[in-house]
Amino acid sequence: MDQEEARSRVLDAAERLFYDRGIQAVGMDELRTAAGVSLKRLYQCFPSKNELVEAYLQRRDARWRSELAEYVAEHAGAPEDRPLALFDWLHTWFAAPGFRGCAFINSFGELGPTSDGVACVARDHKLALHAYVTELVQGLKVGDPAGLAGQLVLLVDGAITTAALTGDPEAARNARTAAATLLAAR
Amino acid sequence: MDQEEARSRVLDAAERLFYDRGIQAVGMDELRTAAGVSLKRLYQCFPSKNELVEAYLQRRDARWRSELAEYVAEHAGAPEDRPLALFDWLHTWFAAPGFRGCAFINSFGELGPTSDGVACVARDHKLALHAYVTELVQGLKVGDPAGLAGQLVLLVDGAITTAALTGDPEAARNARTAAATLLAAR
DNA sequence: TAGTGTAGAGAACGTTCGTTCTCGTGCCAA
DNA sequence: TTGGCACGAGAACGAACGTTCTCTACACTA
Repeated sequence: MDQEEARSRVLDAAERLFYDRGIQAVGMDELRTAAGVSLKRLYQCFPSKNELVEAYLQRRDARWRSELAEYVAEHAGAPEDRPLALFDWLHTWFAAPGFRGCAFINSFGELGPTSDGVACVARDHKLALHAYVTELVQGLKVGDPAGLAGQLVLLVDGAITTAALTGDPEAARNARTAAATLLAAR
Repeated sequence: MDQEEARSRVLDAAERLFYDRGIQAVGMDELRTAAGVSLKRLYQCFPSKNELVEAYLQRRDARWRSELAEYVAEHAGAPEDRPLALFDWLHTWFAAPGFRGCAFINSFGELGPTSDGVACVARDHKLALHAYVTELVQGLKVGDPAGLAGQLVLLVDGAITTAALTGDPEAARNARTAAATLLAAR
C-alpha cells in the first residue's frame, strides 16, 4: 500500500469516526482498525493524534466549502438566488443520515481550550465561510456586503446548531425565510 | 460542612472548570481540590461524573435563563424593545471575561453522541430558550410568534457560536441589527 | 471512659489511551 | 544465497482517570 493511500484511508476513517462520536471518544487503535493500516503506518503519516485531528479538520473544511460552492453554483440561477440556495443546501445536509452538526463547532467545544491548533482551524473555517458569503452578496448592490454576509452567517451557524440539537432539518427552512427577509430589506 | 453546602461548592467548581476547559479535560481529583471537599463527599453528592455533569448543566440552564429574563425585564421598556434587549444582554455576556460560548452546545459537541443525558439537557435548554423568546414575541401582534421566535433564536445561537469562535463580541450587535430587521418586517 | 459511627486524606485499583517496542515475515540487491 | 530492510501485527509501557478502599482522627453517646 502506498503512503499516500494509507494517508487518505486514515483521513477517511478519522472523518467518519471523529465526526460521528467525537474526537476523544475515538482511540488511535480503533482508528487503525477502521482504516485498515498498521499502527506503525498510522504514526508515519501523522506523528501524533493532534496532527491527525488538525489534518482531518482541514480536509473537511476544504470539502465542505467546495461542496457548498458547487451546489450554489449549480442550483442558483439569478445572483439574488445564490444566498438562498445556500440554505437549500443546508437542508439537504441536515436531512442526510449521520448529520451531527458542525464539525468545527463540535471540535472547538471539545478541544478548543486545550488545543490551539483546533481552535485556529475552526476559526479559519468560519472566516472562510464569511468570505464566501460576502462574495455571494457582493453581486447584489448592497451598501455593506460584509455586514449583510455576517448576518447571513449568523443564520447559517444558528441553523446548524439548532438542527444538530433538535435533529430537525426544518431549521434550514426557518433560516432561509429569515435570510429572504434580510435580503429583501437590504 | 453541610451536605448541601458541599453540593453547591462542587457545582460551583464544576461550572467554572467544565465551562473553561471542557468536561473531559477536568478530572474528579482536580474538581475535588477546587471544591475543597473530600473525594468521599464528592461521590456522596454525585455518584458518578455523568450525574455531576448533568447537574452542572441543569443548574447552569436555570441560572442562564433567569439572568437573561431579569436583564430583559429590567432594560426593556416597551414590549417591542424586549426581543432587542436580549441581544444587548448577549453583548455584555460575550464581552465578559471567561466567555467561551454556549455551555450546552459545547457539551453536546463533546459528549452528545456518548451521553444521552447531556444531549437531552442541551436540547431542553434550547427548547426553553425558544419558548421564552416566543413569549417575548407574543406581546407584539405577529401572525406566527413561534416562527418569528425560531428565527430570532437562530440569530442568538449563531451569535453565540460566532462570538465564541472569533472572540469578537460584535457578533451580538450584528445579530441585533438583523433581529431588528426581522421584527420590522413582521 | 469505652465504643461507635462518620469524615477527611490520600493510596490503591482497574481500565483506557497515546505512543513505542519487539518479533516474525517477506522482499530486494549484491 | 544471504544480508539487510521495510512492514504488519500486536504486545508493552507509562500516564491519566474514574472509582473504591484503607487508615487515622475525632465527635458523640451510653
